[in-house]
Amino acid sequence: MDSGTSSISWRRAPAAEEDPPETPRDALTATPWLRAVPGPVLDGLAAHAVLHRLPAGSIVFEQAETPAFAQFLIGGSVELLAVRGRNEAFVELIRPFDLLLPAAVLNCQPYLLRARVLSDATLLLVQADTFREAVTTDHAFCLAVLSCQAAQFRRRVKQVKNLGLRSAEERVGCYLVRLAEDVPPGQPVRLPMEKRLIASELGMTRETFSRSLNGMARHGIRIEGDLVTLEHPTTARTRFALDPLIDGAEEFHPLQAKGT
Amino acid sequence: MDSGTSSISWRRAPAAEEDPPETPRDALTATPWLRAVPGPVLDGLAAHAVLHRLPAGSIVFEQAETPAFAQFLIGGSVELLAVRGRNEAFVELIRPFDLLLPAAVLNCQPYLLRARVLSDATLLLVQADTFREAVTTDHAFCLAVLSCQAAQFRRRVKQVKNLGLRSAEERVGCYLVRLAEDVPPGQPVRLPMEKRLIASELGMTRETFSRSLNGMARHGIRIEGDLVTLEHPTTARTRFALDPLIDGAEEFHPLQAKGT
DNA sequence: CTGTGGCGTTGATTCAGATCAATGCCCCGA
DNA sequence: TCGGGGCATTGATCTGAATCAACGCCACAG
Repeated sequence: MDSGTSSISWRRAPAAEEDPPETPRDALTATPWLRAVPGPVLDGLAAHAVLHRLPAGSIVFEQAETPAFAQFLIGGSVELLAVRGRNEAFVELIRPFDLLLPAAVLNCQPYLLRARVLSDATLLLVQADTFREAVTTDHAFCLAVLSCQAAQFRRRVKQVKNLGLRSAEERVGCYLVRLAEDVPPGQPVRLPMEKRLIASELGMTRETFSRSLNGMARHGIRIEGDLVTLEHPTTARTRFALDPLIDGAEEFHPLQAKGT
Repeated sequence: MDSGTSSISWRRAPAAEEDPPETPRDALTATPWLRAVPGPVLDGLAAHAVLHRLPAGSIVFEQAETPAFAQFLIGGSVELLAVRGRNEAFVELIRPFDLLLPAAVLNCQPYLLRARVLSDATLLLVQADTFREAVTTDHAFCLAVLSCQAAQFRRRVKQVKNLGLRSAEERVGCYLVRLAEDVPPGQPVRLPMEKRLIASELGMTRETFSRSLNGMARHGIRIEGDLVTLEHPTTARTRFALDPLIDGAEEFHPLQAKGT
């Protein structure tokens, strides 16, 4: 390819530094889906919680461990991996603000997956007992967790549909079309992560992803390094039609507690 | 094969008839994970609910529909399918007592999957509003739904691990070993469903399933029609080692509400 | 500067599992 | 009694994507 000519232009910008560190209480306040939870309850959680910063590559917890904490992801990102013996299979990417496998914590059951930090992460660790206590004690908090869990479930289903119903090339195409959805046509977008990570998220190997990217030219999408341009938007959007039931973002839909 | 010689012996027994029909209130009482929910709350739900019997093959709801009811599966079984255009991909098998995609109902969002009755089903339909009202009103009910949702989530993760980490043959082997877990060695077990359904559940085609069954002889498992015998239990259990993090049943772990 | 190691690309090869096709069996309804 | 339709089996073939391998590029440590 002509990678030599433009090799400088597409270096990735360093990840923007986010808000400075915080106290446990601040972390809870910052979490959107806890907005309806009364302050005192959050205080109670914060009292038995610590903020944890972990560098990329750290293991947050291991498959088969019994949860000691409920973990709120406040910053950075974490990947969940299915492990058997020596090989790992990517399952899901978690971003703020979300809980890491709340189901295991709620049920006092072992984690089914390994969690590893992808980009330097800020986690809020709440004592598992405290967390369960809060869920059983405060209705508003219980509802919040339920919403969070429901959103996670729907995200998983969407992922399954994406993998099971589309070919590798289609997944790549739809991913790119979606990425470029909101930019004016002709304007380039930068891939938001390293390619190997996008490949994982799309359920394929680096190599297959790379090859698919090459093929995109044939469908009106130009790739230069990590810059993506929809050259023929109509062609691209027709060939790779987005389906809201697969590609739609999963919003929180808060349920308001009503007094007994 | 020798299918001719024993063609009579392995006819499937007709499905055992379960308890007779019920009232909506009875259906709720029969649901184990609602045990901790106060009677009056269940009465309230039952007041806006109907029991529905659907024959095999019926569509319970369609992908993209907005839920009008929360659906409790009381009897029979329902399969969830991802649909794109003309082709369907099996996603999950639901058995009693469980909710059909509660996440969609809770969030007032469209179903992501199609639901179709597999074996004649008894469903309890609760008005979606009533259901959400109960969740936001009663803490115990909210907890019950949360447990249910959490269990479903973990079941999905296990399924993903099974599909992503094991080959088709291993999935079949583990399925059979698990099936024969509790019977004395040498004694045959009957497959609990039609083979095509087991194949779906294991994420493969009928043909691949059939071929894998043949191969099982090589690992100490004899197949005759729909009878399965562990001829060399040690061989079989070694070759197809069960992993509790994949093959373990997902139990409910009820959380008890504590007064505010 | 120089080595080392991760990422990305490209090419060749392999392979598990799907697909296509034909046949036999059984059930059920007319 | 016959015929149609679903399920299961078996064989032949195809193919999407993984795997294996080699190379260039860049960042970073010494």
